[in-house]
Amino acid sequence: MLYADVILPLPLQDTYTYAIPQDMESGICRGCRVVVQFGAKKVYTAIVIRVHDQRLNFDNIKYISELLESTPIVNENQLSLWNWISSYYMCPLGDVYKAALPGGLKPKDQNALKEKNKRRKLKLAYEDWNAREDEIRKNLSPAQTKAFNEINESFNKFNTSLLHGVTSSGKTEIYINLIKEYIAKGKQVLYLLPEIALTTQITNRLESVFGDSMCVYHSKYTDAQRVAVYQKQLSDEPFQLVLGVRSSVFLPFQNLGLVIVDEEHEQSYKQQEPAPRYHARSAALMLAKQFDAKTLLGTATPSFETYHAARSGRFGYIQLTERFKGMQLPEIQIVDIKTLRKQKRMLGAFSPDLVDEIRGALSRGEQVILFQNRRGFSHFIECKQCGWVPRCAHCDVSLTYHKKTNQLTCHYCGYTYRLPEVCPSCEEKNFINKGVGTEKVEDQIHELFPEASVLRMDLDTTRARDSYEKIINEFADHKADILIGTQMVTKGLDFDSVSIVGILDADTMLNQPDFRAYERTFQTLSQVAGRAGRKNHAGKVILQTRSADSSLIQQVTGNDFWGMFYDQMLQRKAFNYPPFYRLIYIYLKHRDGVLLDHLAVEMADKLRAVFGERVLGPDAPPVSRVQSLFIRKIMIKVEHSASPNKVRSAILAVQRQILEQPIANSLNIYYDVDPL
DNA sequence: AGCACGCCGACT
DNA sequence: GTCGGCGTGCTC
Repeated sequence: MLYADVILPLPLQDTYTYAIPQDMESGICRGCRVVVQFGAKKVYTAIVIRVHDQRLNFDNIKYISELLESTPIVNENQLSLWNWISSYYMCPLGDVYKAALPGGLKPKDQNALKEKNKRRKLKLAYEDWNAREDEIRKNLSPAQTKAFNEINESFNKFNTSLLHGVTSSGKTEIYINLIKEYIAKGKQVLYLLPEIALTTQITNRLESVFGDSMCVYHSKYTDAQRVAVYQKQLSDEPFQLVLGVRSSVFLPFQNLGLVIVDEEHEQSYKQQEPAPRYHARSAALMLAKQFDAKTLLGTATPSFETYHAARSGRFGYIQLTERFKGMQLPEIQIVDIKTLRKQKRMLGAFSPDLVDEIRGALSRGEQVILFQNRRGFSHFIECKQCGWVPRCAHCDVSLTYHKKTNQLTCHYCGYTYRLPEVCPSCEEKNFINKGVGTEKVEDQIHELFPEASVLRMDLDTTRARDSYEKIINEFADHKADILIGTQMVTKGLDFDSVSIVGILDADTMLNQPDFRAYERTFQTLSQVAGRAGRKNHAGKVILQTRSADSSLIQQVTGNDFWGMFYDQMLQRKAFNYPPFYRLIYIYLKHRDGVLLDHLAVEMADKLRAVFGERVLGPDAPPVSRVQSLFIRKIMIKVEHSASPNKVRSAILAVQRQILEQPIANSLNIYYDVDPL
């Protein structure tokens, strides 16, 4: 009798063993999918990871119900990446499986497979892109050509290189040339982009060059489309170029030669919720290593991890300081709103200078982008009488007021509440708005410039499927004069006639209680500023802040990445933060807050017995209760030199001691390794 | 993650 | 007396 150990798409620690019916024995193999019954009535598609003849000392072994294919759908490289993610990021293999396969391959529903050859319409054929080759090489500027050559040279010495190029330096053109080179060598290329930057702008550009030798892998695509891509990559003629988001590191590759991680500093490469909480940049490096492929990390504002690796000689480093085709870096004007507020010269969120610049741009028929890193109308409301602030009943967080719907929304769980008529605490009915959101900015713009047409882009206006693209296209076609938005407006978009960018309030970012606040603020401000400027015209950025004299604001103005990096690295070193130390967050959840406190303290104490002063906490995180579960967080800082395997098993040993106590039975423990 | 099993409150 | 709440433990 043969048995199969399988991974189920559930957060279970172990694999489960099923008996293989006689007629499946010849077809079954590691990496293939089977249908199994689990528990009384549940049926799942599972992945076989071992076939053997060792009977368990367990009576009720079930038979596999169905064999879905007899050649592996997950290859050895993929399985070893799954294992690496499961162990490095300390999460069950079942969670990795869930993230790795497109939905259509997970349920036992087989209809998805029938759609496998539904091909997307494609723009150009092979002949066309060959004809275009010369034209494209000609289009590289001397600076781009130099960078291109330096990348190739660096790959002789390094497996991974950083392309550090200012905004609008034309990194994409360099990537295109590099991709052509690898495809010509018969190698596959994976081009990763953060979710939000994967727009039709970039897709069309690449499709016009690579035609039907490329595909796009994106969460907005239907399951059937993603299954089709997955199947095609398994076939004899896979796509040579995959343009995709984070999860495309899980696709099957056959002869990967190059991985490009564009906008490598982007936070959205790290999956937050649910598990696996993996970083696609790290996963990409592991993937490349399996194929002996090269990785190029590209950005205008490198993450500290990457920049540190490049400077210390672990990664190659290529710099590109010239903007493309006569584009000049924008002039950044700092406006001190602290003084202006004292003098009562602010018009809502707008300084007189910003109002003047907007008026000027509008009169010249140019466009304006306004950046406010907070959505909704006001951050929170407060009772003027007693100071009562409405909070979410499920999550310990203040509610944001949305004017359009006249509702209070929890930005954590999405729960909405009606605005109370009177303050439940003192029965007054005088609420005041605190903090400015994009919605309020929009209101104020309508008052200041009633004739201007305005688009707003934030989580609230882009919830519908194609709304993000729609807003971008409308703005690109100059159907609106002003674009107001959060982070979203900063991501790799190029608009030709934007001459003014207004940053309404740099301080909220700067004052975030987070050791990465300065790094992030620099990144965001530089990226926003990079949206300003048109061909042959330098754009202008109005940066409103209350901390006009802070060193970071000066560094943003002077585009002084190195200065910012140096300052911050002193801090990071002094307080044992990344990139000098690795962070691991341990989260504990329980519905009983008192018991949770007790268990969290106990776990931290046991960890301290092993890791000493490297353990901090437990603390109640800023949002210490979500959906009626209390949360505690323990932080561990470990030296980079410490073996991740040893660290992990020491932590798991402590976890086992905690969980084997009967009182801890409904305690939930999970990890965030290398948190952002 | 489900789902069944099991032990305490307000209903016909 | 019973229906049903969700806390607890198990699934090869």
